[in-house]
Amino acid sequence: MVVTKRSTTVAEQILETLDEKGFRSTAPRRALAAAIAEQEHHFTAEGLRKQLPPSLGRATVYRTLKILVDAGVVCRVLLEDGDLHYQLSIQGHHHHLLCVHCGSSQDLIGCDIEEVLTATSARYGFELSGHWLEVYGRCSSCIASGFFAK
Amino acid sequence: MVVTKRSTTVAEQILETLDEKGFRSTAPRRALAAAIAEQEHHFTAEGLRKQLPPSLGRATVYRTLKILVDAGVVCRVLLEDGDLHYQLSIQGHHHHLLCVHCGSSQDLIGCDIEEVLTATSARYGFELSGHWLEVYGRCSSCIASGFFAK
DNA sequence: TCTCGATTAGATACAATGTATCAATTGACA
DNA sequence: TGTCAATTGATACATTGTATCTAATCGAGA
Repeated sequence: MVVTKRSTTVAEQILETLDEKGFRSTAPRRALAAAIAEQEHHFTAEGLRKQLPPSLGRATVYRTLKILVDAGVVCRVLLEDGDLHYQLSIQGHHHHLLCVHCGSSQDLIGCDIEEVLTATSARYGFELSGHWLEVYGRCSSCIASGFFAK
Repeated sequence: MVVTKRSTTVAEQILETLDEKGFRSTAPRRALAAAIAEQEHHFTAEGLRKQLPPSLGRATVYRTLKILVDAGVVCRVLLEDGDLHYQLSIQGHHHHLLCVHCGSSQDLIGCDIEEVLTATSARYGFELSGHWLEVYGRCSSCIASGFFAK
């Protein structure tokens, strides 16, 4: 195991990214960064807001989330029913393995569907520029604890 | 080319499916089925409504769309920006090739990503039960007409 | 084809999620 | 520490959808 010297917390990383993009570090943004860093699962704007002091305005939550999504710090997750939630996303392009039972989400890095898609798209005369993929199922913990889907 | 005897229109097929599911054939539903059959691209509930007489209530449009989605006649499409649109969907599970230029959508049938996903998920101890995939890019017509992305 | 009850429609209110506007405040740099 | 653009919170508004309720309508059977 490689021990890195970096001791920055996730919340600090979020603020650092904002700083790099030219956004100020403000009290509301620090509170939001800390709250987001604490989320275990994907979350909604309103859910996040409920975990923050009511003095933090609704618009600020939505505004900041938008900035964070644009900055790539947070990504959106599409739930099976079409609901869009948010989730911390330190890496770049990746997909999610969403557990339909416990709601947890694992990042699927190094997905090898890109080549398959490129080839398939080409058969349709289609030139691929991007894709959105969400995978639903049961995570290892839920399998272990004996939950069976449907 | 095989010439089938079936002369039912798409609109009739929609109504037939509704009938099979125990829903009545009513004037508003016939109007909606005809309108949906005419859509060239994916559409929104409000967009559809604008193409129908104003006497057809807003709630009816949303209610009927919901029924049609549940019945599998219409599916939802996730646009690259996170917007959810609707689209005619006669087949079962399939994906969409969405052209980011002209907005057209082709169905990707016989997608072979299922095995790749199953294998990849398994590496994470994850048991796959479903997935949602949208593919974005340029369709053949837009390539031919010389539009270059970004 | 008339009747009758369940289904459906339209109107309306409400809910959820997000954006626009604007005056007041705040942070970062000179 | 003062200045001023960036940011905030309040508020109104926009969009998309659902819930409720009464009136209209469908279609099965008399």
